[in-house]
Amino acid sequence: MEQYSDPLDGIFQALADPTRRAVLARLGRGPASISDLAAPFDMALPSFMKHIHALEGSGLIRTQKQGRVRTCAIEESRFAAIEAWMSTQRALWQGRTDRLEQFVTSAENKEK
Amino acid sequence: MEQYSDPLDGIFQALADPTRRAVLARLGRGPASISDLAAPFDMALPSFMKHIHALEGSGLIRTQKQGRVRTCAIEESRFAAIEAWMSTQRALWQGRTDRLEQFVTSAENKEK
DNA sequence: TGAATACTGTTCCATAAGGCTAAGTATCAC
DNA sequence: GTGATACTTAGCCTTATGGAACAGTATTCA
Repeated sequence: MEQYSDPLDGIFQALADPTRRAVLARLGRGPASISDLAAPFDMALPSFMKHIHALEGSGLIRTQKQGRVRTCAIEESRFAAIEAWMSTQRALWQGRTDRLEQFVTSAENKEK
Repeated sequence: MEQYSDPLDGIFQALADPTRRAVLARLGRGPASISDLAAPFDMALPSFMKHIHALEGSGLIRTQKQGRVRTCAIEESRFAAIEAWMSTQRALWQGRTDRLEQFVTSAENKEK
């Protein structure tokens, strides 16, 4: 269903919905079944399932069915992609600050 | 235009688009005008402006117009909201790991 | 076996997102 | 003051998203 050229598209898209972030928060405390996860939400099950699919499609959770129960668990490793993007971004600011600092420093040297 | 109950909705929504992430990467190296930012993209200006508005609406960038030129700059502080969410999420896993560890430890103690 | 449980599949609907073109406004350079 | 530049506004189109209802399948329990 989902087809993202960059995995980050799907990851951030999945995180953009409060229902899905709430599910992740719940799963952070340990695995749970679909029904358990759905219980707090005033939403029909098929609608809720779409959120589960969005989360699974982005790789933020993985699910597994045993009997009639599907159990969901968080995929912690997927969050590394977010961290990676964040540090790339920070590196840019940092590099910019460094260059600025370098400029200021070399300017000060010329002053002498 | 945007109306999100939780700021994270808008932030993650903004990050979910590759064009917008590219703009942020560009702005990480320093402020730029709309035209400069738009240049690399094969897209009509009004379309590109929507991305700028999405970024500004989420608070990830701020813009300012002088004369006929609007200059955009990254709002680094906004990224703290993402960091905060990430650490909350990590804290959940961590707490769970701790509890698990505690359980294992106390189980080992009973073994003795 | 029959009923209840736990999803799953399908279809529909309203709104939002992301693209376009065309026309408008405000500066700036001459 | 005229023309070019740099957005802006408005409206249109197509697809995606987030919700619903309803019917179906597969397990489990009694």
